Amino acid sequence: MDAKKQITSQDVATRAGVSRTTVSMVLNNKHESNQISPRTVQKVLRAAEELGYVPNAAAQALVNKRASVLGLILSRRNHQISSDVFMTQVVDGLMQVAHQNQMRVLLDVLDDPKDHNSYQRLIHARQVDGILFSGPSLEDDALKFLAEVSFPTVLMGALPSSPFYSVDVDNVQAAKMATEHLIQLGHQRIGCITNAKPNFTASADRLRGYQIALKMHDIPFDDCLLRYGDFDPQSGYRAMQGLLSVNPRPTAVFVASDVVAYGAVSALQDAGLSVPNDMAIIGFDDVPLSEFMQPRLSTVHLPIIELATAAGNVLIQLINGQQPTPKQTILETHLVIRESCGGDQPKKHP
Amino acid sequence: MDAKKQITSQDVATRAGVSRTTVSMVLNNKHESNQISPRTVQKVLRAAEELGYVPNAAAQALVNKRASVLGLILSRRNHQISSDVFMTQVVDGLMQVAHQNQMRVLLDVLDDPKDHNSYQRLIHARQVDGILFSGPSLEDDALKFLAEVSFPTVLMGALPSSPFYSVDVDNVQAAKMATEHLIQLGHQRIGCITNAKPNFTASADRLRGYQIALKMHDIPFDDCLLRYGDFDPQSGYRAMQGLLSVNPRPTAVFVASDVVAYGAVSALQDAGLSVPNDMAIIGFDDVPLSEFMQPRLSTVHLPIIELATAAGNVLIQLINGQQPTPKQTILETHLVIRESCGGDQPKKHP
DNA sequence: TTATTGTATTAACACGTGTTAGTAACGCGT
DNA sequence: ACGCGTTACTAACACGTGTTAATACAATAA
Repeated sequence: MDAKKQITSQDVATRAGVSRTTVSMVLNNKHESNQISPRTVQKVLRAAEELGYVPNAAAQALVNKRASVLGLILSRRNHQISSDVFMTQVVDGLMQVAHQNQMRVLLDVLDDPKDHNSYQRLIHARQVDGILFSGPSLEDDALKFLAEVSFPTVLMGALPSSPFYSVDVDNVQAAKMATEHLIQLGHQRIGCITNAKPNFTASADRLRGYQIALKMHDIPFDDCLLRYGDFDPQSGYRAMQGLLSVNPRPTAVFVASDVVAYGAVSALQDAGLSVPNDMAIIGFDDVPLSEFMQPRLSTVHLPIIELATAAGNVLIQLINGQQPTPKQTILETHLVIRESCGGDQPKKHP
Repeated sequence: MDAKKQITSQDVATRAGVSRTTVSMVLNNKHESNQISPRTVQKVLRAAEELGYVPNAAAQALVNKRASVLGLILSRRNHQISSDVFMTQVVDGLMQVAHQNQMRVLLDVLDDPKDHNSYQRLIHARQVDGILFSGPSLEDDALKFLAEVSFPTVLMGALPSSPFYSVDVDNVQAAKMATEHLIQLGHQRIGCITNAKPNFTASADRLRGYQIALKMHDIPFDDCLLRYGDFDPQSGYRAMQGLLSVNPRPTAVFVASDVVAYGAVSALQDAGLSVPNDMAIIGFDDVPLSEFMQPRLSTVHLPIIELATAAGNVLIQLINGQQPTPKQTILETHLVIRESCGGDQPKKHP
């Protein structure tokens, strides 16, 4: 079970005919300040190579006070982690940064946002050098603890007036942009289905962007045309059913989440209505599969991978004791116009 | 940056007025064989609680020769990790097992299947106690190395005649089941789009299941009706375009991957054809979002979460030195009948 | 009083690595 | 012969934990 015997730096030393100290010097590139002959350096490197020596991670972590591991913490809601459409991209982006910096990524999932115990242990046990939080919600208690210990931490998705470094998009501006696209297509009666309950910051911001767009074009905000989604397609399905019952019904709906929009579109088609002919739909997030929805979903592109790499880089800087200048990093979004809003039809597929 | 000073077991000892040895005994529940009074036990536990003591992971790993970390290795193909539809469920399942066993999960992504260096380091550095491989392809070289060191390893998705523990479904049987469903609906000219190139085991197996079903119902296998997908919707789009050009065209297609099926359906709708009226489509995998495709995709349900928990449990056993009885674990699949094949229409949404 | 048992102690080693201080051998120039 | 720089050594400590052996002190039993 236990593989072979562990190969230690001592083994390398004896094979190369030098001391363990010399091996350590060579392998950590400290042989510039100290004096070690090129011949010895080669001897050591060859011996290490031949033995397939890899330094023991635990021993290194212990003495260096650094685990070389980034913690990626995903806060799930209601055991829905399986349908998390962002995880893959977040992992992709963070992994790139980690690899560049010779770090590993340790993944944890928060079943209960109130349960700090899990990552509190992670930190106190020195198992990770820094933490990247990703997820829609963070409890205040968790923040308090992290702020106290001033542990390198970066948030994906900003929290209003929090002391943390964060990386996010401008949700207000992006939602305004999406809504304006509908207005420019001639729609005057425009509904809104949010991505989540209003207590989520991103949800509130997107709703505000929608309202601002209406006001700027002198369209009164109608409370009847607002429904709250809850992350999953089911909630979008129900929300759209609700919107279909108001009279007169909207001619277009801004759905602040692609996944919720999937459900909304389902409801429309079950009701015998066509998208975009009977109703225009614009989404938000640009989930990878949205391009292959029927109809292809027009949406706001969220640069998740770039957010993750940006967050990762900030985290690395924090771990290295630097203090990146801006505490908040805001990345750009842009519209992706496909079919679900009608108007100028885009090109077909490859 | 470095948070507060690290709290050691010595701190707990002095606070409780006992020795470090006693603290270690109490905290590791070794105080049953040895004799420690209940009063002292309480003193130690309280002191640890008050100080918020958490043992240093590196130190424990070093002395216990056990990192308490599971390695989850995803082999990506062509930088497509972002559209990996299984990752979330695998993470979900494995995380459950990890939590139950007080273990962490370290994630790594293999850019290049030929690059063993990454997880070879992981193993030799003793950074993980076992490895769970998930992904469509594994190179032979990687296998050889792992077999040599006999490191606790479990594969999700079997490899023919490999010496490893693995967890998988019966792809042949499942594909046969899907194809038979089309046959039972009266189709006689049934195409097939595979999930991947034929050198992938799962791809070959699913194709074989399709062929067996045909033969069992005396339908000749027609080479023209076979196309190879390549994991993504784009490949399904092109494959379906190809199938539409054969004459007479098939009335139904078995697409051995939901994601590829998304593209195939797109191609049909772009060609002005309706699913299932003009062509029936059955998929494979039952990706979470397939339920909200238009039309809702009938497919073969793959119990990914269960596969992951099963694999995790086998891995835990291996790490603990046990040798689970069957080397291969096969889980059941079942058909999920929705709309894309026509026939008896299923119920609508909640 | 003397032996026994229960309780907790100190001292020590091990795990594998990084790092520092003190030292010894060597070749070279004076 | 002496000093000096180069090169590499040994010895030692530190990191924080688990574990074992030897020991000390009390209370109890013979």
